[in-house]
Amino acid sequence: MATVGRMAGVSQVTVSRALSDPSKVSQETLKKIRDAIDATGFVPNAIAGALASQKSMLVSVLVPSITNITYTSMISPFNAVMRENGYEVLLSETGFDLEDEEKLIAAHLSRRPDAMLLTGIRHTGAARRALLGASIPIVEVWDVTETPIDQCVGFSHSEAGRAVADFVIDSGYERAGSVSAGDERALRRKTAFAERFARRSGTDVAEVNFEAQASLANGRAGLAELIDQQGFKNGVIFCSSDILALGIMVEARARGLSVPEDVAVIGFGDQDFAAHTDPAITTVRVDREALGREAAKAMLKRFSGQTPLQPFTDIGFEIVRRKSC
Amino acid sequence: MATVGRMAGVSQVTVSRALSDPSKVSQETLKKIRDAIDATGFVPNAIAGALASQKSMLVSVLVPSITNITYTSMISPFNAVMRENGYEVLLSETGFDLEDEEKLIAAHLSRRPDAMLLTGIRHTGAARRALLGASIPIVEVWDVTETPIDQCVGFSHSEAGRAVADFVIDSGYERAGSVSAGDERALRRKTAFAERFARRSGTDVAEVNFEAQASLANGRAGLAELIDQQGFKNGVIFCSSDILALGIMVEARARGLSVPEDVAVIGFGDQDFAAHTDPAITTVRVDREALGREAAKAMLKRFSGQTPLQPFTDIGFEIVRRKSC
DNA sequence: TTGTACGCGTTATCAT
DNA sequence: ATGATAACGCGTACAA
Repeated sequence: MATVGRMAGVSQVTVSRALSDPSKVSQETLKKIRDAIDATGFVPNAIAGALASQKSMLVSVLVPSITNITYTSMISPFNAVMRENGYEVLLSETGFDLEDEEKLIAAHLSRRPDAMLLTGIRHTGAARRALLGASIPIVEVWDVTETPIDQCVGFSHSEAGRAVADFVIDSGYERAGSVSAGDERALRRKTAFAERFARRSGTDVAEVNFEAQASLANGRAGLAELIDQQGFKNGVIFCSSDILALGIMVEARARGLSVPEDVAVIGFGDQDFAAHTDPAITTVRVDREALGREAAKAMLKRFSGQTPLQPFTDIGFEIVRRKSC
Repeated sequence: MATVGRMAGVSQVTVSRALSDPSKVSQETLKKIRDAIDATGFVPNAIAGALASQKSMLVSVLVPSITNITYTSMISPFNAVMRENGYEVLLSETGFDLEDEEKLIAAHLSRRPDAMLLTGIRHTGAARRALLGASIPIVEVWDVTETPIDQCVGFSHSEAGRAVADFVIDSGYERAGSVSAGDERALRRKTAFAERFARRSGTDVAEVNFEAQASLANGRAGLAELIDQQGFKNGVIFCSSDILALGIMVEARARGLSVPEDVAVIGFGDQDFAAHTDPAITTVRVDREALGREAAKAMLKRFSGQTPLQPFTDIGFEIVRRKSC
């Protein structure tokens, strides 16, 4: 800036002002400064700016996995809104591991983000303390609790599971199975589903759970295990993800079973293919884009000094009836 | 650090040393410092560190889309390798727009990343100049050229297209179509495929191109258009993505057509579902994880002062024959 | 509208 | 093994 200023015949501060608030600088000097910037190829140093202003204009985001559309489809609109407001996003993946999350939180906090977005409401004690100590806005997403660290926006996974149980029972199904994969939240949906279904129908739910992330292959393997090992038939299967549901449909067809007549399926997530498979997949829709935008809004409001009436935002979910169940 | 030092009875500098190179500090003072850090909850300020050392330990990554597995599956291992080496990743999406990429490059450069990863080899002139001016390692991925800005690691999309043409002709197909979606690279594959196929078979390739990103719905619509508008039948369809191929298989089945007998399909990407559909999808595999790791290695080598013999790394591709073609 | 002086929290250099 | 001091490049008073 000093160099640019020298070329333009002004001081360093004036250059700084020209960049941060052009209205505070006269038209002529502004032009001289712009010319000098073009001539030198000057690129402002945001690091120095952050150190001086104590604002990094950086928000950090931690998700379990960046290859999973469930999370990236929230993050993408979140990013967009934040960028419109001048913030950049530092994104890392925790790999579904709370200890790793703790380390990442420390690493991110070192960079003095102006706020932080976390996936889920479970964190280690040390992580929680570090977060509190940072005294910046924290938004936890993809789950809700009445006692977030700061704010949260998401939905109740248990309620979703119960709603699916009610839905399938009201649809007349008397037997049910479940195929789950991935994270702890999928398990919570499954557990709530199984409890409610068993209570209302008097029949236990046959379960298959995978540690690994959801995949079409896991869906196929899940149906195979349900049928071959657990003698499952003539019922509905609740999957923790649409891709598992698709896998079940593929496996069913390969076995000459028809969906939904022989095996009915209900997925989760309403991914973009769910409406276009044959039969189309009945599923639970969560508006992940809206969730990302809401999270960004919550953060921005905090930046402008506002405190929300409630510390949590429940964006809910919706069961979309299609043809697979 | 000054506060921590006071508690431990040493100066600020010693605290800095204890953190950056503990071997330069005696055992006793090290312990005192660590206790003081625990007591105060001190979190080092990486911004100040970056300003002083002129090293941000940050690398920036620009991809067209973070919701697209094609890119995230490269970025994930890239991240992992970089983090093991102490670097954090600043990730943004360009939305397939070169102008937006240019703006993002400027924004990222402001944060003084130690290196930058770009997707693709096409950039605006201004972007190219800014990149050169930053004089940091630049790695362009997902494509190859003999004249990268700095280094590149990827594969030739044209060659891939031609290889697919040769593959299907050698497999005996006499008619071909293509369904493409998404980015410019997909179009290059398609064009090379069509040229080679037409030249060897004497028959033109029926084409459907979507501006939007690949989806199952687009795959279905693509086959519908090929059949209904262009009278396509009894041939093979080259898709720019496995999800399009799956869409074509779904649409074919819905029309009572069997794959590969009535319509054969070859995808691209070898996504994890491709091997598990029924029939399994014949596709072009690119080792995206290896690509990400290679990109990280290339960057790290540059950090340690090494200059590669070649400015480009061609990681190639492989046609995986399964049942859909 | 513009400039001076100082501080942000580290690392690097040179002493001791 | 430890400390004093000077950058690093900007923003924020405050003054002119």
